[in-house]
Amino acid sequence: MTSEALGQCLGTNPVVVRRTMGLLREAGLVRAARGHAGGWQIAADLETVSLRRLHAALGEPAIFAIGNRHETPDCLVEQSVNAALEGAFAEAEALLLARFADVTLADLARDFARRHAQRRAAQE
Amino acid sequence: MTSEALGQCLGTNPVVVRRTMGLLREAGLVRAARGHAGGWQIAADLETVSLRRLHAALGEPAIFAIGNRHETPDCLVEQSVNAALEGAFAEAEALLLARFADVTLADLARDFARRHAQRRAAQE
DNA sequence: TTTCATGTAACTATAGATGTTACGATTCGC
DNA sequence: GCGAATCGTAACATCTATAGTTACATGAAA
Repeated sequence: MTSEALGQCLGTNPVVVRRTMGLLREAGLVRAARGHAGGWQIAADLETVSLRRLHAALGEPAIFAIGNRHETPDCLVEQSVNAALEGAFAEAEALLLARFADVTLADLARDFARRHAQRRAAQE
Repeated sequence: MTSEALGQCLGTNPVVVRRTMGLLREAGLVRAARGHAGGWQIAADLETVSLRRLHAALGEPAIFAIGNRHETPDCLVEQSVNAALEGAFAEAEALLLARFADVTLADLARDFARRHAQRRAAQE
């Protein structure tokens, strides 16, 4: 599939697609072929690639929208708040990443197939 | 304490302080006095006000930086991804909010007092 | 009545994400 | 080989949300 086609599916620009897919390529999850009839191909086993691995491949983007302003503030009040929250954030992050690790691309593919069949049936 | 003074502590503008403190005022957690010798006062029992309550008072700002792009997408792939992630996010959010509920302002005050005493001792 | 506060609307600035343009490098079909 | 198609990437532009600022009305106390 070309970046152009993916961009249309995602409602975005081919270059934006290449930027993100490039990270997946570096992680060995997809292959890109240049030139005529080129484009993107999955290069990994759907059963073994989890969402956790995708998150890692994409550079472990920040999970939380809220959090410490500074890691090691001088302000003692800020230190107390940080200390109180750090454990909670760490626990929640660990839980989320564990759930990500549970879901493989194959799981998504199966769920998609189910939905696809359902939609077809509903259209008849 | 005036918005001016709080702004200096927080490294920000008095108006920004008023904006946020205004939400806490609406929730009954602080009082504001206008005019000469006015400013902000805590209006709640430190032992019973939790970080969870603060989060609620501030309008339950989004916890996660990543998440669904659309709630109910037409795209079946997006639907599958959403379905796979929703549970995980819900669990992590519940855990985090539960931890928030465990921490009271009094807890923070005690931790602050401990740090304050320590710093004083270290300076002698 | 003057001074010092908050309350709030309107505007501006900033940073990060996203989108766009441009062009070089590569591959395939002819 | 030549030309069309495609990725790779740098540079630039645009958008958006947050934060910051200015301005002024309102209220309280000396």
